Amino acid sequence: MSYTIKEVAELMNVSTATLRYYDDEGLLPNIKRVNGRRVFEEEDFKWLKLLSCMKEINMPIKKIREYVQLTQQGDSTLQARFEMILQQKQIILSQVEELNKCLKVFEFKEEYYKKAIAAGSEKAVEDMMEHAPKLND
Amino acid sequence: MSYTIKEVAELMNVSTATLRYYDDEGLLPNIKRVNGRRVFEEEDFKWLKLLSCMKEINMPIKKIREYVQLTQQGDSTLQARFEMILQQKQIILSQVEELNKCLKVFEFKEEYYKKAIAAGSEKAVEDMMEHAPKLND
DNA sequence: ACTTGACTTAAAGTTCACTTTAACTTGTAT
DNA sequence: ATACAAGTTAAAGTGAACTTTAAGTCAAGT
Repeated sequence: MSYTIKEVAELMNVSTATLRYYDDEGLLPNIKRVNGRRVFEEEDFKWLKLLSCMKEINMPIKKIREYVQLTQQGDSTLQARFEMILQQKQIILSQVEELNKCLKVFEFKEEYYKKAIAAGSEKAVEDMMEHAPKLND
Repeated sequence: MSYTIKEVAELMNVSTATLRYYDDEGLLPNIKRVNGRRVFEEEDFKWLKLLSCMKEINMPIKKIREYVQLTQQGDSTLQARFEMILQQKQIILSQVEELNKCLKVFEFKEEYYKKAIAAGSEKAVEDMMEHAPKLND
């Protein structure tokens, strides 16, 4: 099966302009053309899905392109790609850790506001703030 | 104890320009001034820490300012603030979920490259790709 | 033949979150 | 007294990641 840019845009929840932009930026290697129009195939979805995952973790376009270019250079870049993957894995792990810290802060605030709303005033629960989770550890 | 903008910048790992920018944008309510210079106190660190947490989860400045403004309007905005907190909590939870999906993808890639490097070629492990984690569920 | 809708490119525009610059003031040290 | 380090503002500049615009191509339907 093959897909138009519009179909891919709908499937991947991005605009057609964004897909062209990604292609122009070299994030989508070897997109087929028929009469100048892009034609996407199953193989391209593998890239699109990896791409959306890389975007999810805020990997900059420049770095994604680096990775894509390495894949285009064959087995000689296997080690370099492996190291990029390891590095990104560490980044994800520390992102999750940071998010969990923030989650605790928001959960604390949630409880704080529950009590303040029940009491009708913030003053009434201000002493609770002393037990706030530390943000700097 | 009170702190200069430079000291705060060092403690919070941001530039002094960024702190002034945050202040100008209304993200730091009621910063004291002495001879026109900003003077930070313990109370301000509470805001700075909440702010760095809000930045961590990519909360836009506009939304952070909304929250800060609500806090300045007293108890009548308790419910509104509570709802903002709940909403942000959900955003964090879905971010963690997305990150964990991405982590799986990168862990799969890690194994893939380990095998490819051991085999000396990608071709040798290409069939493994068939068992790649689905990105769209 | 002609309109329509989806595609194309190159280039300019937008938004966000800062960052830098320039001109100026102030407090401390020599 | 003077230099200098650190603060101030307003405004312009930056970089990333798109988005929009303008001008054009192309295949299908009436």
